[in-house]
Amino acid sequence: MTQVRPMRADARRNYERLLKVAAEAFAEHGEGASLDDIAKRAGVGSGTLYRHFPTRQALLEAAYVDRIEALAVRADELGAELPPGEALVEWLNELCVGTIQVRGMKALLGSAVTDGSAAAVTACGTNMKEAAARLVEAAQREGTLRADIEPIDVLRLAHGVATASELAKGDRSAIRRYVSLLTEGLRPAR
Amino acid sequence: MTQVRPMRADARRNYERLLKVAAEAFAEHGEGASLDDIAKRAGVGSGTLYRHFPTRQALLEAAYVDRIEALAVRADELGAELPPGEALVEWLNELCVGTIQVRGMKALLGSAVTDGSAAAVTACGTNMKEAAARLVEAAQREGTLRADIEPIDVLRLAHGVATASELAKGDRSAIRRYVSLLTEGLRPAR
DNA sequence: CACTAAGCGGGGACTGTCTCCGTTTAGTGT
DNA sequence: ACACTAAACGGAGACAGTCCCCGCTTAGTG
Repeated sequence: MTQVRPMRADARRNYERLLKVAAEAFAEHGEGASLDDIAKRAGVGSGTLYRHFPTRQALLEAAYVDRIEALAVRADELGAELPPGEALVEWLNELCVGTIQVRGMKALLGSAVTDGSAAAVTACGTNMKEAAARLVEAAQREGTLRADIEPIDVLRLAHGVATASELAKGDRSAIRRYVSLLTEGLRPAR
Repeated sequence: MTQVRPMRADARRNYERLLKVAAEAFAEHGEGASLDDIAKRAGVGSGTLYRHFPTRQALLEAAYVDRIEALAVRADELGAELPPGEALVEWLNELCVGTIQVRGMKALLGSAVTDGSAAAVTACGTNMKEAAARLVEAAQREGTLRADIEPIDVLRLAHGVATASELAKGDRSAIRRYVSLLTEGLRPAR
C-alpha cells in the first residue's frame, strides 16, 4: 500500500486556501479564470498552485468534489425513494440545474465524460458514472427508458442540455423545457 | 445607400487568401487555431488579418458562410418536399451531422444563437434562424411538434446535441442516437 | 537546536491576442 | 510616363496567460 505520510502543515494550509479562492474565482469568472491570479489571491506563488494541481482540470475537480459527490449520493437516494423511471427523471433535473447554477461545473462534467485517450479518469467522476449506471439500468429493467441508451450517454446528454441552456442566458424557462425534452426523448419509442 | 467602392486589388487578394487559410487552420486545429499563425501562413501581417476580421467570430463566420447558407436553403428544400414534421426531423439530422463534421462550425452555430447583449447578429445567422422558424411553425401547425418550443430552441438544442456527440469521440453511433432522442423529445406529449 | 527533505515562490521562457503607426502601393488624373 | 493620395500593409511591441525551474525557506524530527 502506498504509505501516505500526512501533508506538512504549510502545504495543507496552502492547499486549502487555494481551493477556497479557486471556488470563488471560478464562480466569478467562469472556468477560464486566470490560474496565476488565483495563486496571487491565495497569497502563494504560482509554482505552489501548479504543484498541488497540475492542470486546470485537477483544480476544478478538487474545488467541486463535494458537489459531485453529493450528486452521486442523491442518485442513490432518489433510486431508493421513487420508481426507477421517475428517479432518473428527477435526478437528471437536479443534475442539469446544478450544473448550470455553478459556473465551471459544466466544464468538469464535460471532461469527466469524454472517452478521449487522455481523459481524466477522476475518482469522483467515476462515482458519478456508477451512480448514473445504477439509475439507468433500473429504469431499463422497468422498461421506462430506451434500451439503446448507455449510462454515459445520459451524462453526455445532460452536458448537452446544460450547454443549450447556457445559450439561452436571457430565458430562465429554457432549462425546464430542455430538460423535459430530454426526459421525453429518453422514453421508449411509442 | 452606402456607396460600396470596390476593394483594392491587393486587399481583395489578401482577404481571399486569409479565408482559404483560415478554413484549413480551423479544420486542422479547431476553433482555437492561432490567428497570428493564420496571418503568417497567409503571408500577411497580423494587422491585415485583424482589419479584415476584427474578431475570431467574424473570421469563423466568413469562412463558413457558404455552408450556413446551404443549410438554410436545404431547410426550404426539405420543407417543400416532405410533410412538415419529417422535414424538420431530416433537417435537424443534417444540421447536427454537418455541425460536427466541420470543426469550428459548432462554435459558430453556438454564437449565432446566444441572446446575450453583444450577440453577433450576423446576416447569415439570421437566414438560418428564419429558415428554422419556417420549419418549426409548419410542424407546429401540423401538430407534430410540441407547442412550447420556439424556433431558436431548436437551434440551441442542435448545438447541445453536437456538444454531447463531441464528448463521445470514440463512439461513431452516438450522434445518431442523440439526434433521434432529440427528435423524439420534440414530439408533442402523448 | 541542528539537520534535512518537503515545500515555497517568483523570475522568466513561451505562446497567443490585438493595436498602433510608419511605410508601401493601387488606382487615378494629367 | 509620372506624380499624388488615400487605402492598405505589416510587424514591432504592449499585454495577458500558462507553466517550469531551481535557489531559498521552514516544518518536523532526534
